[in-house]
Amino acid sequence: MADNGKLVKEITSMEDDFAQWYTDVCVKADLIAYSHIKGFMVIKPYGYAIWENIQKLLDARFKATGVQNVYMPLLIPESLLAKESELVQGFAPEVAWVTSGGTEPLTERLCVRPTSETVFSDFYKDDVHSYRDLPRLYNQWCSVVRWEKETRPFLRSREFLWQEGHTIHATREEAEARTQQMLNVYAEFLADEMAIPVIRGRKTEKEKFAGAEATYTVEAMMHDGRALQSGTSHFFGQKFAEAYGIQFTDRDNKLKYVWQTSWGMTTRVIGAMIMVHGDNSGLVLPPHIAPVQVEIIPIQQRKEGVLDACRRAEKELIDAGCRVKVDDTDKSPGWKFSEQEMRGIPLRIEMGPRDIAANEAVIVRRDNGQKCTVSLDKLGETTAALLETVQKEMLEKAQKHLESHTWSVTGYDEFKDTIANKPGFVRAMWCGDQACEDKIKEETGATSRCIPFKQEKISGVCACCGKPAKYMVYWDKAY
RNA sequence: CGGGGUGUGGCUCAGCUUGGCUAGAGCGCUUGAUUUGGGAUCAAGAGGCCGCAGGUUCAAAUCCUGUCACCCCGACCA
Repeated sequence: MADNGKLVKEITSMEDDFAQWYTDVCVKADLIAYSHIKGFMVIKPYGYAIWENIQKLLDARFKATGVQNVYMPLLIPESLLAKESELVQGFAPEVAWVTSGGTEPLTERLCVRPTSETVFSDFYKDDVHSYRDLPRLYNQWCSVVRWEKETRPFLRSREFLWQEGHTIHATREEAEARTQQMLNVYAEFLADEMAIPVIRGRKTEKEKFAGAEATYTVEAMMHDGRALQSGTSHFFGQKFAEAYGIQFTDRDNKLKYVWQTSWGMTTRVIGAMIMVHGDNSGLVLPPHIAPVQVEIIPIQQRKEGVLDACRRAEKELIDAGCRVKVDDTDKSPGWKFSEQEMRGIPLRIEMGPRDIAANEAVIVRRDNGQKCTVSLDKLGETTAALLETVQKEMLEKAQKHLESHTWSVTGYDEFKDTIANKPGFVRAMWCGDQACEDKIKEETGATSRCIPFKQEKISGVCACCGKPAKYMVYWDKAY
């Protein structure tokens, strides 16, 4: 119990080695297993159940805005990919290729999709003829492959699961509005369901997506102060429409190019969730996402009536709308406590002969360790209410962490000192010149995370070069 | 692609410097008993061509050469 209140020896302390802590949690919480191919991981049932909850909640939010799901091909002919040069150049170093089918070499090699702008565009060009066909609001849930050099579970894998929305519109205004709308869907989803607060803003030219006219992002702050891009939304203007010939006849009987967007969120948010909420005992899951929200642990379970009481409690919790599990394995209670904590299950209910005799149960919160005793007569309603309290307070705690680790600086020395010594976001004015971004990255390791929508004038001049400033920008080292 | 590290039962590792009995430990696993309010105890078991391929040798986990893979830190990226 000494080591920083850490209960599980197998998990490295955050303070000792944050990267190792992260990997330990991924494995010990039973989310993933490493496969035999670098960067390709096995997502185990518990990890996949988390992804399924993310999918379910996010998909419902998409559909509420009129989005429909489709499925596009996995492989893209090289000639099709090559039609939009910026995208090709952006992705060329990390594309995987299929060069033979069975024993025969292919006449044209096929790329395993790193993203699907090209196939959607190719499809849309024949699918859309009139303004009456617009907008098209399509999304797909799939996996993509990017041959990354360095890989880490969830944060950067060579294959990852995601959704990619691709929409086309008759007007610039409508497409721009959709880009913003989906960014807001992400921000609200992250806050309401995953208890992760984010900064919304626009990426600089240097950091924006290859081929996009504008890229918007939601940036989250991990426990160690580093930034993680947690969702992204792109406005393409008419670039792809022109490259792929996506035209329609408008009301005025003129042939026009469509306006296009794309937006995505990936399994990386699971990594964000681990690094925002986790602690030295393991994972801490927000109740809305947790596959199991409440675990009932019987004490002296072989004593008459103990398991029966647990089953009755289980049924009551199910009726109250909770996702609940009774751990009736032969392990000792101490083992079960640790296991429940490692796996981040939001609430634990302990029920032993003593409690049952008193018509009570002990409830322990995973997020802050608080214990309370509750009457079995009110178990369902109390637990359901407590889950919502936990959900809310986890967001508040993360929000406080973000705010208390955000620093505003004006001069370059102060900038460098803050990045080096104070983990977190650095807010500083910027002249808009990429030379300053390059210099900052070179000398501090920090990148521009975004130009936030909520602007604030910290000073009149660029924190790097001293020339007149255009924007306030968030900077940080990123994952 | 640069720097660092590691490959030995499912996991963590010891053994390698100085080659030599049947390759070890802890954890986990199986069976049984006793246990159960913070990772229980005892007993009996199962499980290994020492990453792979060559070479040296009477003899290789150990020495040599090559090769493959993975992990961590950078540059690239969601």
